[in-house]
Amino acid sequence: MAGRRSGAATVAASDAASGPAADGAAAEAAAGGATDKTPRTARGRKTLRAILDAAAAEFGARGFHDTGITHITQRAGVALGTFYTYFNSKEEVFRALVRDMSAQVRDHVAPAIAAAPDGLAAERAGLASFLGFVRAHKEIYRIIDEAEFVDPDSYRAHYQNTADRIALRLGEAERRGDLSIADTEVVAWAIMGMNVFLGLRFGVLGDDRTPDEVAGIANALIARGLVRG
Amino acid sequence: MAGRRSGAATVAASDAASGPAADGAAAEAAAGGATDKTPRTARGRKTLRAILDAAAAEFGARGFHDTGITHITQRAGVALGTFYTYFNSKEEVFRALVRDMSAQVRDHVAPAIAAAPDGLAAERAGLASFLGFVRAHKEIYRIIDEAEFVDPDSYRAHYQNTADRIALRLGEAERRGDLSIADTEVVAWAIMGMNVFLGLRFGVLGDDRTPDEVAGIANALIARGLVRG
Amino acid sequence: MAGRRSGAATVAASDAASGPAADGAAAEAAAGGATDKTPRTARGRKTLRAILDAAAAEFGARGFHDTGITHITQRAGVALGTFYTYFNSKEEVFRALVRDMSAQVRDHVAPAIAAAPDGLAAERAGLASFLGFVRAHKEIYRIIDEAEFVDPDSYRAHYQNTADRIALRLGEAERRGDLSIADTEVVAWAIMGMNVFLGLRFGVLGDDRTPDEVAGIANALIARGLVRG
Amino acid sequence: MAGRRSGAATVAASDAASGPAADGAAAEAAAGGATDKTPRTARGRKTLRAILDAAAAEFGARGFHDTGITHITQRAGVALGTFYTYFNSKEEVFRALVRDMSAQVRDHVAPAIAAAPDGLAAERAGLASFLGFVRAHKEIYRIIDEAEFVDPDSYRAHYQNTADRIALRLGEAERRGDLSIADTEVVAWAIMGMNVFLGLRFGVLGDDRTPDEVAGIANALIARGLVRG
DNA sequence: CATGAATGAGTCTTCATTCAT
DNA sequence: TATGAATGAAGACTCATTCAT
Repeated sequence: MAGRRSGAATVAASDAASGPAADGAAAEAAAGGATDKTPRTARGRKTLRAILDAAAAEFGARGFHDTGITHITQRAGVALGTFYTYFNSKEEVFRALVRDMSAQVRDHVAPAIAAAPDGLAAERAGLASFLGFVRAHKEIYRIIDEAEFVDPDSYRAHYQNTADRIALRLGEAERRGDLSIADTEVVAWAIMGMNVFLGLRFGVLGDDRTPDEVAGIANALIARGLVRG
Repeated sequence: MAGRRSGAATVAASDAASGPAADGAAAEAAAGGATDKTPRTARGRKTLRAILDAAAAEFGARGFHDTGITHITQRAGVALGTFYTYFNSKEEVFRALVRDMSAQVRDHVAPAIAAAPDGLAAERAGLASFLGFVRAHKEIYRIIDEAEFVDPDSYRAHYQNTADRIALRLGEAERRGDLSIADTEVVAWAIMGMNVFLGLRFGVLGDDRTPDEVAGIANALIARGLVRG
Repeated sequence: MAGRRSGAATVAASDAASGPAADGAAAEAAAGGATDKTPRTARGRKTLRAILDAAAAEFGARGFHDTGITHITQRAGVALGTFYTYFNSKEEVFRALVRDMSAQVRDHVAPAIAAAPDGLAAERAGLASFLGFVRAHKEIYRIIDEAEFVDPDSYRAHYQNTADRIALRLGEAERRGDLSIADTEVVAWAIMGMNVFLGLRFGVLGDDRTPDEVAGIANALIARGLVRG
Repeated sequence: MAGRRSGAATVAASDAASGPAADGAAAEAAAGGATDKTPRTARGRKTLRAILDAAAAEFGARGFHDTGITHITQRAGVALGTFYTYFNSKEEVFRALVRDMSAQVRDHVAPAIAAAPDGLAAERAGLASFLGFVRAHKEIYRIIDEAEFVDPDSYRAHYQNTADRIALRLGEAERRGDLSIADTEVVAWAIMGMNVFLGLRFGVLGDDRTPDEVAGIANALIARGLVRG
């Protein structure tokens, strides 16, 4: 699932603590290099999860640079050194987190999109679902945004992947005859930007509109535009 | 014009070195408190400008956290201590810079918008102008984005102001009968998000479309939407 | 015993390494807040003691402002950063030291005073003991004196406490009928001043009189005064 | 009068601004080396005085190390660089000040002592006068005390001179048959210590006794001692 | 004489990372 | 695995002093 970097305990591996498909992933990880930091015991998996949750909370609240390893370990209730049992560096947890959040967003939004009757409804459902998610996980916004400065690769990958998925959907909708799109990539980035900033404004900064309201208005915009008549 | 913080050498003051309208602002600033760091001599104004330019270049290239004061002063060709003759901290130059860039973007785009025949054309011209500006000043993008983590107030102010200006234009266009807008604020943020991400994708990350192409496609989107017919 | 400031490794804790009565205090300190810098291992306690001893020597020799953290850590044989494992700042060691020295002086002098047959003999024994102590620990003088500028609270507390103890003794002696005192507080400060300056002159600056000689002369002064007859 | 160090503007020279005997001193100073910083114009003398007064106030209030040259020049209302027109270093003003204050104390107390009928009365009058002076010039206390760490020579000279003067008076009183003194130097330091600490307690820290009360009690102590009968 | 911009050595402090127990 | 003491490179900031105008 989530990509891995050599020797680092991965979020996928941590999912192993709660998910059924985890055994496979864990085994896979275990088959990795000598520097593998995947936990082998139940106790280890629990600790790893605690560290990851703490890291998400701290990075979300104070940002990458103002978060110290001690902040994370103290919140997780483990000793400082324990951190390095699971991660090789501060950047590494951050990377793991960005991938995890990126996947979480996608997985949360996907079902809503899949259930939509047509291309337009899909975008609307996707945005509404996204807004709801952002409100519930404000720290995600921050972490992904900060990736631009901490781990540019993850940052670009996240937005490139998101845009690609939108473009894919638009392409299908066009082929089905639902929509007419001049340039799928340009339009995909435009829609994504719209969604992201609406998430910022109506998910993170304020909540003076319901997700459905916002999604409805935005959807009308991309459906028929602003020109009267 | 640009807001000031007590005791800090301001960009407004530095503008005085090149702009005619600045004299007023500079005088105003000079009338400030005793701990004022506004330069009182021509030599001082020149040095301040050198430091600001160097800071913009360095922050743009390496980011806030990876830029040291020495990077800035070395590039500016002054001694380390000279930095503190004009700014009280690293954060302070950054803040000054964000405000400066925010104003630069606005001032660069404004004429193009003003010259447009109608509301829709205004948005198109604005986006095209913005894309051109971003390509020429890629560091601005990074600096404003990083403000989210270094100086959240400036960051929010920048985007709020930008959205407000768009909303204002949309409102006028609607009153004139050009456009029909369901919710000016939501639409303004949507359009801004579109623009920002198109700037990121086709201004900073790649240049596989001309500003006019991108602006045309985006403009068609907000004009008529994607629905065929 | 020695007062504590939140989160700082205390001298009381370090006393735990050498004194039997200290265990209680150490346990108490250990029960403190989470940011507590009290060492939890034997190795830690040893290091803390090394730093304190080094700090006393360096501050005594070069003074607070001319002593760098590196001077202390180098003398203590630990790395620079180790200092901050036990103290939050240079001021903090200094404070700890002043309290420690204040207590040391008191504890050194107390037995001599307790063993004296009457009030007058007590002051004499106390002064003689003090002079001996000062000669053996000249740095204490300097550290306590410099506290006036580095940590005024400790400085005043030290002299106020000392004067209070003298006043207490004088009060008892008067009640017993040994002495007749016009104003206990004034007299206590007068005697303390006498002792301190005799310590400066015949303990720190020169040793051209024995402690007993000096104490004898001073005691005669406060016993019968200078008026002949 | 006040001693001079090569090339430094002296307090004696500054006195020249207001005293009649000054011309002589100024001429003397002018006859000094090439690095002489004695002001030659009336304007210069005024500036020098402003700097000295500001320095006394600042050193007294914040202490030597926490006082910057800018604090002094700002309070004096002159530019930073002007300081170095009159002094070669921060230490130098401080030294000049210590000598000045030392002389001021002496000169203030001397008349009261001279007017006393006998040795004992002289000490009493001297202490009362000293206490009054300390109350009016609390900063003096601090400056002289801090000299121990900034300029040990001045510090020792001040107290040695003071003790010497006391010893001289005691010697005379003894020769006249007023008093009987076992060891003039020891007693002189004892009395000085008393006076200094009474000045600290009842001049600087609190004023819950009048100078005369304190002087009376202290005088009774050194006159007849504490032994009843 | 006065001014204030420029200088840069010096210091404290932080914190990611290592490692012995 | 877990712990927490130890490490030291790195970096922001201060401030006495110099000097050209």
